[in-house]
Amino acid sequence: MKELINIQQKLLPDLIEVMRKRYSILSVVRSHEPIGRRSLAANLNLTERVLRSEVTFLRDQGLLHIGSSGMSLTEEGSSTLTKLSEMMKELSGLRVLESGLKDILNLSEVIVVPGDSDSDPWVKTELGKAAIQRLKQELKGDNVIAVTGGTTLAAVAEMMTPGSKDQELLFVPARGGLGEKVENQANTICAAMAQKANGHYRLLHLPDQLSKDTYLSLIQEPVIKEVMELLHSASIVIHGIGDARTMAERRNSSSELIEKLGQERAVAEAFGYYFDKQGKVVHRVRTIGLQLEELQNSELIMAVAGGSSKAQAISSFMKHGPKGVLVTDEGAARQLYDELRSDYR
Amino acid sequence: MKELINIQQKLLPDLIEVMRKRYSILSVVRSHEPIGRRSLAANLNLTERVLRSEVTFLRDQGLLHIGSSGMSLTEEGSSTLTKLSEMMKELSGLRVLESGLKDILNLSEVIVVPGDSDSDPWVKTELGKAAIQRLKQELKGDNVIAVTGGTTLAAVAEMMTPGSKDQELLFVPARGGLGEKVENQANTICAAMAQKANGHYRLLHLPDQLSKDTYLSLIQEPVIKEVMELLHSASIVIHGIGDARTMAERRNSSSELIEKLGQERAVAEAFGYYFDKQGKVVHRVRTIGLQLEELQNSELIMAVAGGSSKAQAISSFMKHGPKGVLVTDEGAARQLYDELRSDYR
DNA sequence: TATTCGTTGGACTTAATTTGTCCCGCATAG
DNA sequence: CTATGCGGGACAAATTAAGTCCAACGAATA
Repeated sequence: MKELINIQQKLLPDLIEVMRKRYSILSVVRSHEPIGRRSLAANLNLTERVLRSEVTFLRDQGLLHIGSSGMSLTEEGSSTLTKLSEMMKELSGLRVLESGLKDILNLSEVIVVPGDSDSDPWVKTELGKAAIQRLKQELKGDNVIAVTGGTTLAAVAEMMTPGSKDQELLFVPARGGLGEKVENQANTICAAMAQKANGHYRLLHLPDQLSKDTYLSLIQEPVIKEVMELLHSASIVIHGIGDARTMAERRNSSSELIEKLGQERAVAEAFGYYFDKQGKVVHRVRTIGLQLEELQNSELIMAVAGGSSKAQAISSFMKHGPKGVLVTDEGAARQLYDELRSDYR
Repeated sequence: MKELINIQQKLLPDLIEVMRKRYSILSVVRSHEPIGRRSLAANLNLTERVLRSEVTFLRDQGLLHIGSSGMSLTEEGSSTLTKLSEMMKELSGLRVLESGLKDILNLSEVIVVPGDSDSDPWVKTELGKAAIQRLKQELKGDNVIAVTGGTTLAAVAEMMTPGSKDQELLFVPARGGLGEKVENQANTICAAMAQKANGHYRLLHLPDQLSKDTYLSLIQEPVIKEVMELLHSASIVIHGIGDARTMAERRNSSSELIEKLGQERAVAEAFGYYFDKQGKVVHRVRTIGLQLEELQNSELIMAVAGGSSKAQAISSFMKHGPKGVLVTDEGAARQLYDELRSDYR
């Protein structure tokens, strides 16, 4: 099939381009329906007018329905999209990337979604969707799920959907306050995810910066203790991976810390830990919650991170990180693959 | 591969069209090389200018070489052509059928949808969709549309969608009661179609079997007369074509009639008329409405019928039927084509 | 119920692309 | 040699796509 497409591309060089565009429209519509023209256009980095033409076209093809409160996929559009997404995976070689990275990074599974969240913001929702989909495979009966913060995890929460009724989901923030903006805090995401999933949640209400003394007395508090115990019993952990500099800045870290991270050449961040290129921990934010070493107890550890700019961070974290599931996007995956393939061979 | 083609057809029919064009250019070049621009254009029914653009494109792609004595395929062009030919067969199979049948049956247009409604019932909805799509091309301003009954027409009605707001659609049943079940009656379908289209409709409420006297007095009735006038002003007629035996039975016809139809070797039915293999009318159900001869007044006469079992009926009706548009499916079309091709040559 | 918000779809302008037309110079065959 | 058919240049005309603005509509909300 790949060959067929290649040949087609000789006669129609922009075939894939157009296919991609229409694919992404359908796919964003699916995850946001009903959605209006303007927000859709913004989401896709298309001008409103060209989106409009495309949308009219797709409507004429009977793939999407366009009503007074926005657009949604038709039955046919939905099934087309499903088939198409497999095809896109196939023909952009994502399977190869997935299994290649799985071997190189020595993970139990790698999932790659098409696109690059750096250039196309909507890819993050795809990332979220894929993560949720994978997560749901794991859910059986009752589960405690630990989540971290970050914009990517926010996208994951966004895409969460209720599961079957006979399962109880309990969401817990993996670590206490790390200085993020409220919408990116583990607490917030935890609550959002629980709400979308029709599940329950516990929060860790903590001040951001702690002295050692308060820290020690705080972890004696029953409210905190209870959450900590839940946390240690979590069967599933979902976390993001950040770029060290970006994270430090986003958290309004002190200039000393930023300088320290620079000196130590920190490139990655996860769970409030900072890592250098070799995956060595160079700094840890002192806060309550799951510690890196405790991760191994979980049944499923899922890292979600995309965008080519995050390739290095992912690579760093995975050097010594837990051997779980990585959900990423094409942009990050290709970058990673290209960088690591040579070392690996 | 068929999958890929189907999806591409849905997602980018315009591009596929272009591909077909380029493919045909290459293939004509191959069989005539070296060939000049003008004769090539004539050969392909393209204007010289558009051919010229295409040719320049193909040269830039390195698929054909263009020398002072004409054009010829490059190595690559030749191999591309070969690889693509299989795909094209798949792709253009229906087009060949369409234009072939158009010529053989001497119609103004033939539309063939993939599948066979005999084996796959859902193909009927495709048939309906195609009919509607074609219909909409014709709609400009106000229209009176006459429709007949039958299961196929029911499927057409099912797929009807509202058009733009500034057009008024008025649906009228083409003929009075023919003895069908209510859901297949022209009246019902007419109303259903109008509803789905946000249009208006008039009905012909008539008893099924009429004596000549009541018939004559009925057509004097103002209510009836009004509808009849509308009917005669109808710019569009959409009708089905049935198998004679099936129709007769479905209408609970008297055993004498069934026997008569058998003796006369009736094979087709449309508008309440029965036709033999040569397309001669062998019986007409006496009821009010559009008569066969009056059809020619309409701007668009669209026959919708599919399923390989209907091939003979279609062929019969089209022998002397109006020269309009035929919407059918692959099953019926292939059957028809195979049967008629030999006679035609 | 009135109002606001976000939605589509129409209308118009402007830009870009495609197509039509004409013609020139060149190679080649007769 | 000339006549024919070739590609390609040039430019106007027509068509199509895109940018922009706004009216009408409907659903949610106060």
